[in-house]
Amino acid sequence: MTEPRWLDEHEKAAWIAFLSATNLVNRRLEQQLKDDAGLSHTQYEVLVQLNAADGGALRMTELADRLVTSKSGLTYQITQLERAGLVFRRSCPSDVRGVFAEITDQGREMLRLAAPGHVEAVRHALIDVLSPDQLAHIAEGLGEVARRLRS
Amino acid sequence: MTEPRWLDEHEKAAWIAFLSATNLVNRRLEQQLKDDAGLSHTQYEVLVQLNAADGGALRMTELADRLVTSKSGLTYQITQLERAGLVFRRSCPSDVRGVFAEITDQGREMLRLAAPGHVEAVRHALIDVLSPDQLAHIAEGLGEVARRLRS
DNA sequence: ACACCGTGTTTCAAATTTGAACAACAGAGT
DNA sequence: ACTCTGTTGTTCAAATTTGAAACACGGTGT
Repeated sequence: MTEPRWLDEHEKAAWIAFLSATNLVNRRLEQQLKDDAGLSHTQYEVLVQLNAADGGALRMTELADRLVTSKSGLTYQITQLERAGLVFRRSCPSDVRGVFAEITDQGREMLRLAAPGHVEAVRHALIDVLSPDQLAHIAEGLGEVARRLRS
Repeated sequence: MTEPRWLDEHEKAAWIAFLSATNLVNRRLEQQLKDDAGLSHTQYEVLVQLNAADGGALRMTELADRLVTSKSGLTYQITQLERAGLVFRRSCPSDVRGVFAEITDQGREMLRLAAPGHVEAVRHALIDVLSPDQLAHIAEGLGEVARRLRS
């Protein structure tokens, strides 16, 4: 068993910063959305994705992939959003197994109301903290990280 | 009500990369630790913190702050780790209310066994994907993000 | 000594998340 | 048509997470 390649000082600093920042940012945004709009971050992202999607609808699996969540977790959240009238299920014409989640007018309205506060929170927690240069580096680096992990 | 400062193209790209990468990395590491060591990421981080701490022990609140988790959540996880024999509780001499979580020899051994695979996974998911330059930018940027959110 | 406010931890119920098992179907190859 | 293999979405039980409330105590000011 060969000695593992431990993280050097710089790598460890980057890893700790990554861990802390991601946890703190997520926690902050979760709280902001819950307080201001009564939505979880996952639910908010569902609405964002559906709102931006063609026809305001996406297949369950496609949506789960985009949100990086489990399929069963999405089933639960869509049920919650359906109860709240922000989303509804519609079966897929071309595939009997398939289910579309589609955003309702009320869902779009909820997004309109929640978005400004959320964007402000994202700015305050992350975007406005970084210089344009730092932001570009992070976009490129983390973009590559995400790309590779989707294989 | 003034128009919110929406994210421009670059900012949005950075935000999406951040969201995707953090979710994917967390999910990957969670899975690796569970498969290889039977630990959740939170549990692993508890062991890391205690192992590095002076005397192998930390107060509950201090530990919760470092892990960026709720105090009740930590109570639960420490109980789990205690059952597994990796950690034990010890009351604080100077403050009757206080509780120390202390790592056991078995806990240190578990860490020794789990660390190599975990480091390898961290490298594969994040560190080795980035150039030293990108890593430095991310460490600095996200370090600042974390620092600000701890206030 | 005493009242008061703040801190440290746990308990509790409710919400969420997960993977495995399941049921129903699609699609390719024969 | 038919068998196989892989997908799709849901259900289920178990594990985890959360905030609010409860509890017990510390520390300060009077």
